Amino acid sequence: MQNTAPVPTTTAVTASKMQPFNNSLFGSFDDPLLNARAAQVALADIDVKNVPQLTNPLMRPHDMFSYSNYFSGIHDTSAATNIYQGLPSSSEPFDASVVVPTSSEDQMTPLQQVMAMQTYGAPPPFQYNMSHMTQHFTTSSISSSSNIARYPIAPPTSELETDPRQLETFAEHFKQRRIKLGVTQADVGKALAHLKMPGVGSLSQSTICRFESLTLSHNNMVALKPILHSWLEKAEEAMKQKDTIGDINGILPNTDKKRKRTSIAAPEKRELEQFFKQQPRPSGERIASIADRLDLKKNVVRVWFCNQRQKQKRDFRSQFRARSAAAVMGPRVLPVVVGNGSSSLKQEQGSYNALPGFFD
DNA sequence: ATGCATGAGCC
DNA sequence: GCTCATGCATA
Repeated sequence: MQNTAPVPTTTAVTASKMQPFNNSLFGSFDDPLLNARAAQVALADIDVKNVPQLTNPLMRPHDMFSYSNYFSGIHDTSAATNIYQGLPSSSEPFDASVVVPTSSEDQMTPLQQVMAMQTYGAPPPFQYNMSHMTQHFTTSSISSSSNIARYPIAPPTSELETDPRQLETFAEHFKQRRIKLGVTQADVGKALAHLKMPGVGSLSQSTICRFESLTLSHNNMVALKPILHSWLEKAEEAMKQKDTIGDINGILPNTDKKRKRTSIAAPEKRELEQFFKQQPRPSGERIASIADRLDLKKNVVRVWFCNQRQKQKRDFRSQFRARSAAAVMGPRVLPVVVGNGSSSLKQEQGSYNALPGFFD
């Protein structure tokens, strides 16, 4: 009943995901390296299963390998922090002169080029959604045995590149260096498109963040590592030049255009809570009147209600899980979700299914 | 940093 | 219906 039409907050998603993707990029990937990579990554998959400590009891061998789960149970610092062994030559030779798609690239220092990847407003010519690439890639070049080989790049040259510890070490190193370079996760994501590695487009801040925090699947880590490694090399090289030249004005990311964040004062918040009790899903008009009354922007009020509803759902779900955990053998009772039964219901189910074996 | 969503491919 | 990679929007 409460679950009526979900608030359409992400209308932009569709448009973005529908971006056509440049097929020509894949024209030349009939090369055996790709198949080699697929095979090798598949091996990595197997290796993962032999990893000694899968500490998360929810995880089954065939489940997605999670670095956070894996490493949370292993603190073999000697192995993990030891050395950041120069990454195998996984990154392709790269021509810095093509990094930036502008006519002025010739006059730019490498750092400028790298930073320009992030700051130039023009949308990168090869930016597209990776999932589109996935389809094309897996359905055309490589045996579609799995979702594995996502990127048409050189295969890992050794198991070093698929070793969880190596990947962890790289991720840590990557993050440290990125921060030293003064580049944000979002910047890196955008810059990737300008590397013009075949099949490599931009990535979101989320993905860079997840890479650094090891919250991607193993396969995803393996696939992304050489790409990020390649970017890092460029950036480091550029930074050296910068030190020599000493000209960083306007090159480093612009840090002074910060967006202001709304903060709702306590009295207004209290009123909002009251309104929420009365009607958790106020109409647009109602929101407008509340906004007017509290002297807040309508959108601010709308968002607050969205978050409040979300919060409630979260709380309920965690309680539900806790109860079920205490009665594992009991009958499995799913929460009854009444409403239009559309996306919100599907989402509920998906959430529970995301806990494999939890109720078994 | 993360909750929720999307969409293709797979079974 | 599920997995998986990924992104948006927000905390």
